[in-house]
Amino acid sequence: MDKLLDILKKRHISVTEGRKKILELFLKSPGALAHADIERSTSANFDRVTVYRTLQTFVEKGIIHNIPTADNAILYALCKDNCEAGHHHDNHVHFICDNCDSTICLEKVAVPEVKLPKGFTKKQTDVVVSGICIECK
Amino acid sequence: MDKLLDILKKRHISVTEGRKKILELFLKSPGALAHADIERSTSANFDRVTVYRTLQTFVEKGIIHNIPTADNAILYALCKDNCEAGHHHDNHVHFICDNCDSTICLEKVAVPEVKLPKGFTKKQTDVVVSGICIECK
DNA sequence: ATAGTTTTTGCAACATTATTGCACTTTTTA
DNA sequence: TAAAAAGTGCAATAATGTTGCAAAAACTAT
Repeated sequence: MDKLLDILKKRHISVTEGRKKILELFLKSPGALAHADIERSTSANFDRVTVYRTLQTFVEKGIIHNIPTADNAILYALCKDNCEAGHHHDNHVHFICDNCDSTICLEKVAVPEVKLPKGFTKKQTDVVVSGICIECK
Repeated sequence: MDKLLDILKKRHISVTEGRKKILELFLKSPGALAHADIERSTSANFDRVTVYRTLQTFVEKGIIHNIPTADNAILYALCKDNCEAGHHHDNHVHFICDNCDSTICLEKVAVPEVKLPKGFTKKQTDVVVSGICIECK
């Protein structure tokens, strides 16, 4: 029934007001969120520290993942179902719009296979494409 | 003759001690550098502000480019010859070692082609792979 | 080479962002 | 429902990034 509870309980973490509100923000948001976005949000006005710790917990538990950005803002986005605690399989390309600055998860665009030189072990591949998004087109 | 002077003069920016030292650091370093790396470096102990401004100038003039990373460190790496002011063509994959934290430009590994959905315009593609590097193997 | 102009640097102050310890509150467990 | 465990807010502190301005260095043209 309640998607929020479901997500939190599945990870065996306590269900609190803060976590529900922040998680709700992610569920409602079409793209990625920065720490600052969450802090500014009227519906979730907690202590800065709580926001930091909540985001950290969510990342650890595989609920959200952070996205590399060219301009170095810290962005978080919901993980899809195949993420587990401490082991993210975020398998799509991220897009950053040079115009509106929003970051978009291109769920349909798979991360291409990258062949590393001998001696390197691959654990995760992040692909960030920048340009003009469909909204700003 | 002097590679440092050459790089700076080509961009029509003043040749100063600070710029020479920082540029030298990049030339000597096998991978990418974080702001903190430069500040810590004994050979280049300038004011923090100078380091910030120098890096900013270098990026603007196409001498270095910054690398997006999932863990959100700000990394800079030398541009290859085909970069121009305000227009970077950095065409290789970057590797970050989870163990020693160093960033390596995999010059030999080309960035794969990414097909975007309709409506999106691509300008740049950044690929960052993390794992264990050849040194820590 | 040198005087004048332009650019860069360092300092100080300030703003933003992130981290830690501890007491208190809420949630979970049994 | 009480005890235990986990989470939260506050305060203090650290780390990181920015701005204005005066002094210093680099460039330009004689």
